[in-house]
Amino acid sequence: MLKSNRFFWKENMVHKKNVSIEDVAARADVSITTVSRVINNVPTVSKKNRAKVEEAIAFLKFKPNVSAQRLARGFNNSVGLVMPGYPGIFHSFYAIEIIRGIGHACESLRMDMVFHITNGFNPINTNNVGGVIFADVIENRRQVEAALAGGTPCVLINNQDEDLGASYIAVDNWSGGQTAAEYLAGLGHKKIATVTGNLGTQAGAQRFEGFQSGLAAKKIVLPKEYVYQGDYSRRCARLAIEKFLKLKDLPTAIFAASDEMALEIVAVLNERGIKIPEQISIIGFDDNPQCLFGSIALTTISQPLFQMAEESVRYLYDVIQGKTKNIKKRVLKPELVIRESCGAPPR
Amino acid sequence: MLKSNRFFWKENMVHKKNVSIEDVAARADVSITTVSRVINNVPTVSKKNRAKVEEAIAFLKFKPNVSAQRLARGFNNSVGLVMPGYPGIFHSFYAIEIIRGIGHACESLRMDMVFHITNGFNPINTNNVGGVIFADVIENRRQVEAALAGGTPCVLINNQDEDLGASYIAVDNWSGGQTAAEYLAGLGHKKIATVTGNLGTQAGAQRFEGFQSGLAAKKIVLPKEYVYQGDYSRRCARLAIEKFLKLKDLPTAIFAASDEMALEIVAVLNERGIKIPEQISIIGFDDNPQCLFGSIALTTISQPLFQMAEESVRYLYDVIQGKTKNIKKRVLKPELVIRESCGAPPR
DNA sequence: CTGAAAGCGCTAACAA
DNA sequence: TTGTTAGCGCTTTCAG
Repeated sequence: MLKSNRFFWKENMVHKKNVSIEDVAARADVSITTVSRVINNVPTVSKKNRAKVEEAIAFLKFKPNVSAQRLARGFNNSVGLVMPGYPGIFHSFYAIEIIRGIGHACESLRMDMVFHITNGFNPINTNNVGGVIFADVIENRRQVEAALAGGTPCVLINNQDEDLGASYIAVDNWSGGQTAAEYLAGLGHKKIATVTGNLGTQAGAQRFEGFQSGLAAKKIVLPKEYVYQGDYSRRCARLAIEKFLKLKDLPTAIFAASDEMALEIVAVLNERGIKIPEQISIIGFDDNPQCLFGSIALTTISQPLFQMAEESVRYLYDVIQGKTKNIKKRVLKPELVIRESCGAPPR
Repeated sequence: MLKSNRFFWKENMVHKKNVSIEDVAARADVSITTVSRVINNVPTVSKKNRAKVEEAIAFLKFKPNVSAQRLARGFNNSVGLVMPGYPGIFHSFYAIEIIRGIGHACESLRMDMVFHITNGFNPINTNNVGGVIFADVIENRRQVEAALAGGTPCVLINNQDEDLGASYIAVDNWSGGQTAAEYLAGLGHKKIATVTGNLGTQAGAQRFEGFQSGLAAKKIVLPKEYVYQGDYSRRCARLAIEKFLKLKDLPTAIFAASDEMALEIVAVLNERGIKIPEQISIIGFDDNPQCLFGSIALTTISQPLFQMAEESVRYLYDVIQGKTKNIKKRVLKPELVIRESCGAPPR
């Protein structure tokens, strides 16, 4: 598309005829320093001058040039969010909650969020942000390394990576999977199937491992045909349940690694007239609000994505301010949310 | 949260010890101008010097300071995306496709996307972007006015506003609603119900109006109880269909103003064992890929959200470059996509 | 409490 | 083909 990175357009370039701090100073009849002071809420400005400046700002509709501020200040109060760009990611509760959480935190901290959708190959320019948040690290470790090498603080969400030297905020996915298994086992189930998340993601793999471990602890075997390797999509969930339903020995409970998949399974079961939880119990993962509004309220494992995202921003804010230099490693516990979709096994 | 806008942190501030263009120049033993030239792909640099500079850049892991570039260039090659922040918006196909489209275009044009989630009240600083895209304008006309007043080009998606003086790229929602009505009528339906989108959005209102008009043209009456005022959410759709199902005179077809709502209706009908399209026909709006993977492939009205978003970015790119000063007004036609969920009415 | 002046890192005349 | 130099708009010493 783009032949070259060069900007040729000089001649007819549109310089926004922005009013500058100088215009404000002129109108208020003070120095630009004073204007700068009121912009930045420095207390040592006389009431009178402050009023004059404020009038001028309002009159001229002056807005400070952010690039100039960043250059002069020597730091950049914006955070980058990099999201893997594979199909479907944005239709996941995961991605959305992270976007929302970051957006919310940025708004309250007056930071900007610059949003990168990445295929993992193109290097991203981290020199226009004060820090970057990786929604997940899949095929893009190099991007993290590059950012870190450039001195840009990074936080990884839901990826406890000890090698990169980046901060992370994760949920204990392993424990979540284990909890699901133990809950189902505690209800009396012996025949428990699972549709996993994308096992290429750390979260997906850990949920599955925790689940296996939970079953093992209860001496429950997990036959191969009870495992469907999914990718968090509704489509996979449909294929999975269709496969399970063809088995001679039907599972009595299913653990889906995301609520969206669980919801799709519920839908298929509804279509077939199979009763939940009387005939089959379902447990999901995420605590997607959608769980509450379907034909049955879904039992699930709650993970505080929104808060994780917010916390990432706050951490970066502190680092950018120099309030901390620590690398943050935080692992939150997921919680079992019991609703209506699980019960004792039939008979 | 934040007591003041002032940055106090000077003492312990973290200046990224970024290597600058000067360091590169020193190592390559050329002037900073030459370095700037290779950064910007200016052809007039000798092979030899170019190589030296490239080596230095690689060695020092130099990345240009974007704020400095923007300040010096006098323009800012980034676009703002402002999204209404009401609950649920991000779980809509609409929002997601727009985000994806803008992200995609930004990547190929090497622009940044700065993402604003807005409640409509806080003014947004448009002085750190070259242009801004409003995903929709609901309660935030003032933000558009402010941006425009500051000389920032704006494009509104799916909101044909002639007063603001902003550019827009919209789909002809009216015609989409009309098409749905005519298609259903053409199939022989006389009892057609609808669950509308949020009528506070222009798109929602226009779809509904077009739908009414389409019915009227076919001399079909639309009784009040056949209209459920929704908001694009699955939840509303469920309430709507439950209400319709209680009517003594059941509709034989339903137009849902979004596929997500249509899909939820399908789910409820499945739960109740009602056959689609034999007993009830359903048509949606959006052409959400999810339409293809449910229990039945959904007939729908396709709107090219992704392309609209991309085109918005390209337009802004041209404006920022000074290639155009025109205000762009583009209205695209939606398309009927016939799949399996509509048929002739029973009997 | 105020202002003059020195940059921040880069681009782009203009000269050479 | 190259380098010198003057800004871009703002923040922040440092003197008053």
